[in-house]
Amino acid sequence: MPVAQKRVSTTRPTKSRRTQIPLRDQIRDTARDLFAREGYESVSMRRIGAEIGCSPMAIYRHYENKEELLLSICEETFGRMIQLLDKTRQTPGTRLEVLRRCVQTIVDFHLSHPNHYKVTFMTVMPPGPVAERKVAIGQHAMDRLRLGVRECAEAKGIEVDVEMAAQIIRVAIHGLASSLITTSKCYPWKDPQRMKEEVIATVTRQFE
Amino acid sequence: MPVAQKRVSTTRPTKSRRTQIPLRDQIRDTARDLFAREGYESVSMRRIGAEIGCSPMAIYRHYENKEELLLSICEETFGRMIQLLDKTRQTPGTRLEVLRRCVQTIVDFHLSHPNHYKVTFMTVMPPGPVAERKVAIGQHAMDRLRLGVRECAEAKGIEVDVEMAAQIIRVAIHGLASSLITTSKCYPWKDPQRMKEEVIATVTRQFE
DNA sequence: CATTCTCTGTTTACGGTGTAAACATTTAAT
DNA sequence: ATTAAATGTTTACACCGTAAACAGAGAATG
Repeated sequence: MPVAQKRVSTTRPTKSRRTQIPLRDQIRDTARDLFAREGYESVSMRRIGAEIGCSPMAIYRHYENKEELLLSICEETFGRMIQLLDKTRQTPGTRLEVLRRCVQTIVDFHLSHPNHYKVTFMTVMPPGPVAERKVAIGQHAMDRLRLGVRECAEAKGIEVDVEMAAQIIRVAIHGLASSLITTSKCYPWKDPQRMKEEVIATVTRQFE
Repeated sequence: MPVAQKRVSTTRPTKSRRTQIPLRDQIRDTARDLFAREGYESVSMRRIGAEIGCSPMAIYRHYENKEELLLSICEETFGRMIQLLDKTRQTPGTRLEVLRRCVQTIVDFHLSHPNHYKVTFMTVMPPGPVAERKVAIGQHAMDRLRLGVRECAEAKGIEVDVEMAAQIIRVAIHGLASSLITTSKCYPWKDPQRMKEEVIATVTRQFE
């Protein structure tokens, strides 16, 4: 991957691009919106280029190929999630309160960034090494969840299958997010906030 | 959709195709396996044709296009699920026992047909009318779940948000299935059977 | 200053894709 | 025997991801 991250030169931050934000970021943001709205495979590199106002091949100066562009979107999403988790884990309260707050934080992040969610978690990558790299990155977020679960179990002094409990929580988060995001337009949720609380309470009840 | 379901003629069941199963079914089965193994978008119509031993355009005599072929795979999966649900709902026992048995049945179906599951539930369709038709068909399966939930609530004489409870169960089923199917190769689940029971018990506990 | 080098963009070209259109053949109906 | 329908094939086209070659704009070096 010897490409695109050599911005170590001197002082030439902007140049006369149509905006001053770096083209690399503009590509990622535009691609995320298009992928979320029309689907990864339906969006061509030519279309992304046209949307931005550059030639299709310009994108390849910043991302090795279309799949790496998708991976980079996922990486950014996971990075933000991990950042939120690490911040939330430092808030005061019992271990159970913190764990629940973490879950709530992630669900809220997904709901307020549906495009990030759709592209990162509802787009299937073609099987291969790139898809495996995405899984590996996702494990870093799961590590935070496992840690929270382990702490809760220790605080209560009980033995639990940490991996299983963490998986159940992950599954609940995804179920909640995908349900609320994909059906928000066609099904009028009576009370999403209550549904959130209900699910979070359910999957963490064993630590009460 | 005026194509491919006019098999109302007289007695010509086989002809001299390489097998006697109808080409339409052979296409669907082959496509499902390829889609599951390599991803919907990565599999070309040419490849499906080559695998079967017919020309790519022969497929279009049975399915309007690639998307309709995918939809037909989903339809078959949903049809089987609904059939299983209707059969299970007629088994004896309390309403709660029956509901739990239904969930168990569906999870087991998914685990024993991972290719059906991957293609039907882990493949994102490009947004559009065909994708909406799939959602509509899925609702017929959800109807069975909603009915089971309503019966449990009535049997216990409590008020519940039927839609919410059904969604939670659906979400649990998908979380369970996708976790067990996608990680079955890289993560050695200590006890999938226990995890299943645990999750099913958790999401139906309110009806005890 | 001139020269060279590195970035970052463009244009062109190639093999693969979904599928419309036209044609061919095999089977059923008259 | 003749017609009509069903079911296949071949050809053709527009679009796709992207490799390769080229172009210019600063920065680095003399």
